[in-house]
Amino acid sequence: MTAFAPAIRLEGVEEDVMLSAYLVDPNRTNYRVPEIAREHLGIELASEIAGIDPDDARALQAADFTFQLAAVLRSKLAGLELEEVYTGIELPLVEILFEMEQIGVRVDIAQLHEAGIEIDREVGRLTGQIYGLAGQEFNINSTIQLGEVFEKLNIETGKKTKTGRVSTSFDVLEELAAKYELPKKIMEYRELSKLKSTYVDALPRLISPRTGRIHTTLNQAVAATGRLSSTNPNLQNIPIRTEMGRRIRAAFVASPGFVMMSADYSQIELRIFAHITGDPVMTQAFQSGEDVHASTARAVFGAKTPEQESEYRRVAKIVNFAIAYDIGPFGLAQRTGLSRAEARKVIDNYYQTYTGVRHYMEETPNLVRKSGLVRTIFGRIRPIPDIGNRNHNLRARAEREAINAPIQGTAADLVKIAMVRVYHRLLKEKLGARMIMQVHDELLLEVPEAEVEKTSRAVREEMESVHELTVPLVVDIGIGKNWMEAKP
DNA sequence: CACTAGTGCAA
DNA sequence: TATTGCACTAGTG
Repeated sequence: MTAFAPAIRLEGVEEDVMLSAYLVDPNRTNYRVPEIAREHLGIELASEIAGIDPDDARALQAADFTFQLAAVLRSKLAGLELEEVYTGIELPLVEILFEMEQIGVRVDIAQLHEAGIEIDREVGRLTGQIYGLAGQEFNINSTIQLGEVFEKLNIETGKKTKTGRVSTSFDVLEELAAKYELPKKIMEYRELSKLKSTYVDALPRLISPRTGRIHTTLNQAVAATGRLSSTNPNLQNIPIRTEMGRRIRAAFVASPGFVMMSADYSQIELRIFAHITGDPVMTQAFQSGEDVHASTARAVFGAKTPEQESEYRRVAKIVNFAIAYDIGPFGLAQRTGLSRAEARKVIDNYYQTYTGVRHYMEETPNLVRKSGLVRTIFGRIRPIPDIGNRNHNLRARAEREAINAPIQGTAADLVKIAMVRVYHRLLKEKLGARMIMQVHDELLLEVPEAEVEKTSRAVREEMESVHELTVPLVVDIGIGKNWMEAKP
């Protein structure tokens, strides 16, 4: 037995310990053995303490502590009634995530390169225009230098960052763009340079020489709500909103003989919101297959004709989000262009229509004060330690977290369970499709061209029947030769 | 090289 | 004065 053998054996067990620690306290940020040992055993790895030779102690000690931790955490999981989440959701998912990472995603470098050349040309043109408007050359990427240029030209809103410097954020630039040319050009510059540095330049460097594909890391114990996260690269924030962004997404392509299939849950968080709050009006809207944003437009803005419905639908959609995040009249006004007084009336109207929602919003903080935590419908917990904080801002934030975590977390649970079910269904039906990404409410698969119909049916069935709620779950499926085309 | 600040991409 | 993430560049020490 060599010295590093315990460290190797540790890998599998460490996964269990890490996941247990995550479920017991999803708010923590570090799931390495030393930190977990300190937290749950009250002891430290000798190798983490200065003066002890780590080569000597680390592996054996880490293994020892890990086994001690397994017992401690098992009983903590039981005490918190988290065994079901652990064995029913997280553990079955481990091997599936591992396989997704191994398979990777195919990216067409040539398409990215082409987009990069166009971006360079446009950014060069914008740079010249910006220097001209500024009357000087400077580093456009520097918020400090850009702020100085704005001050010199008396282009300002007075808004400052938290450290007291001139803010050059999107909101500020947008406001200034109504009066000045320079901020408009900065916005165009930022959009393109962001896409270039974060995606067009970065993604090709991450293609594995061995597989020719991109292999992200899917983190199972990071997000406080139970969501997955993705790093190196983050494949959960691939652009889609702008024209150039869509071209980047289109560079994620299916392997030869395969097509991309994207299956996403329609309005999953709002449906869960209806289920959790038990609101009869929202529930009824979903049950009858209505467009819920449109029905909010009718209820809150009194939209009567189809024309009025579509006129107010955009704002109604923001209102639905605004309530679920509890952003208040100020936040709603800022995001809709309504006045604060109007926004307050809209929120009042909303609560008069959706009385079940109002009840949930009022009662959640009270319930949290009793237990110190909230749960998803599957029992996953999120501790809310700041619910009794004397600092108003921290307490208000804690209340929003308490309201939102069961919604976001239940969606995360449902998608995780769906992944396990889809995976086994594909095996059972001997389908050649492979799951390659998850983006919170969406599963991305590569599907053999000849099996699209069968796979589509299987995926939809598993996802829509993943768990019975008071409202139906609806899945939209799209097919294409790349990720952009596949978005339904 | 490690760290923070500011910004912006996604659901 | 919106939830959850990750990552880029600038700038500091």
